[in-house]
Amino acid sequence: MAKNIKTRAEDYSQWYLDVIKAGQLADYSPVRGCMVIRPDGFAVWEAIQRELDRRFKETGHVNAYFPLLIPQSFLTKEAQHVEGFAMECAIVTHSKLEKGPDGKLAPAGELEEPLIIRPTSETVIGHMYAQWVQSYRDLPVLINQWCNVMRWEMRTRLFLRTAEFLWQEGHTAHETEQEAQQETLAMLEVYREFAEDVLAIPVIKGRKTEAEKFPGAVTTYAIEGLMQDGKALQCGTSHNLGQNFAKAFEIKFLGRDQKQQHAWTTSWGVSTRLIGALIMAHSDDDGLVLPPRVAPVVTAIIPIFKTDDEQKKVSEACLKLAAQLCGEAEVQAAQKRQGGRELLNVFFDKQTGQTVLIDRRDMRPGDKQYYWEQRGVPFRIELGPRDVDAGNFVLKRRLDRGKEVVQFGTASQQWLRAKLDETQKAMYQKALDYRTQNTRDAGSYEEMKQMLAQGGFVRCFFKQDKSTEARIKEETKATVRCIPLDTDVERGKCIVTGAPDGQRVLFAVAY
RNA sequence: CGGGGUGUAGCUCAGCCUGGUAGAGCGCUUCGUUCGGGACGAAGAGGCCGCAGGUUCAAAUCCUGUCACCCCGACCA
Repeated sequence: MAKNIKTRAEDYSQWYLDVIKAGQLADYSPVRGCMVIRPDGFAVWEAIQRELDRRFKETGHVNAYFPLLIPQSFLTKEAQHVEGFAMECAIVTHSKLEKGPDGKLAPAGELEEPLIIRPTSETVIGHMYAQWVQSYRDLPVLINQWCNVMRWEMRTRLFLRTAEFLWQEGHTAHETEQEAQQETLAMLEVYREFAEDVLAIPVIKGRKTEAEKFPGAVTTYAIEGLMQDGKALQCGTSHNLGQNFAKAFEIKFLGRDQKQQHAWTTSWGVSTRLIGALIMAHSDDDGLVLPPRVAPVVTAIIPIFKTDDEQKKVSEACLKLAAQLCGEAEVQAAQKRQGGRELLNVFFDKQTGQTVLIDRRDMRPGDKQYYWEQRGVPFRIELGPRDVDAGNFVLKRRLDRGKEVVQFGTASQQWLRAKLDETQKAMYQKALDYRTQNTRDAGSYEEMKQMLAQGGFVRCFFKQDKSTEARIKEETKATVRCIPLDTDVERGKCIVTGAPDGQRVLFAVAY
């Protein structure tokens, strides 16, 4: 057992922090609520960006960049929007520091209008779209941006909720309501497919209740995942903003009917919170477990030797193995690039930048095992003198901690790719099984309370109502996570109020 | 912003009650023995004891103020 990581059973939130620390994903910053994303954590974010960005482009979107600072007046233009974000805005009020009479630096040069550090960019983007859109011929506008945003949170947790976070926000404007609605659902589907295929996290697509929707949206959709402690986590959102922002920012165009009309807009986003989801969905008491598609290192090769002769023999075998997995040319390029460095990163996939790594550091093999295990590397290969003599190597799987002896000749790029795909599927299946086992149907409020205490999703009929939802949250800490899209038409008796037209919803305690 | 707590080495903490000028474990550096799942020995480096005042011959220790962080609540991707 890992000695630097608390077990999930002992203390789940400490486990989560320990996994992040052991995997060197992130660190606390000098500013409360902010975090430093370390190279190993950022590599995961880059994988997320890479996969999502490709999907955005494939669905016709382009990237752009809008500024960090937003005039305070913009925020107040959409009534719901201000109300939702006012409490967590960071505000820039001064433009410089000056030495005061006491010799200390103090803010000076007060701004005429305070600037808000973007908590999200609907307002600036709405302002710009108003200028860019004149005619139905200018629509649709399909723009995404990768950036940071700031929400001054009271309580923060690495990745899950930080004051500053990285995300992606797509903002589109359309000619018709139907088109905007289609876009909203299409992007939700992109998120679902991405979460399940790339992150191996099964998610439920659903609609948010009035109480839970985005400030300023007509309808908010989300994908909801279930974490290993039985709590739900919203993993991505897609909003149909109707004409709310178009009206607030005057996004108007001359339609095919020769009449001025307001555009229909959407916005959708996922954030670095996904890294938190990844950790809580898959990792175990030994540390991080990364799905192969986002693992920066797919396999770590650990040479084992005692004598100089053995080292020579084993080192050669390691290089040969790397060549079989990645190609001779890549091994040579890596050696040229990294020279005598102790960690030799050989590109396994140049498109994604994922590598096979030879760990030549002067450490005991056991230490190396733990090192790569805690970083979530899908496979480790042990290669020692006995293996070289026997013509094989030992493959260790991160997911189930199993190991197998593999004939040296078997190893190839296709072989490893197949192994990685197999792991990717197994991780998804494992998470799906967990969710299936932790999704229960409640026929009464009493039953729901008992089920919620066990964790997981509770499915039931519920008649939407803000005050009832607040009461349930008070009593059970749970909220309506979503109204799943695939059962959106079903109606039944509300298990709390008895109203006949309850919708089928999913309750859970959430992050 | 309300309730509770803590600030001493990179990390976890002891020392404070009963003032006498700094400790342990882990980590780090060097050397040697080790090396198929977290080794051992030896030698080292590292701290104006959160900050500012005060009491005192003398303050990590007592007093006052202040700042920061952590935990629990209301808000949230």
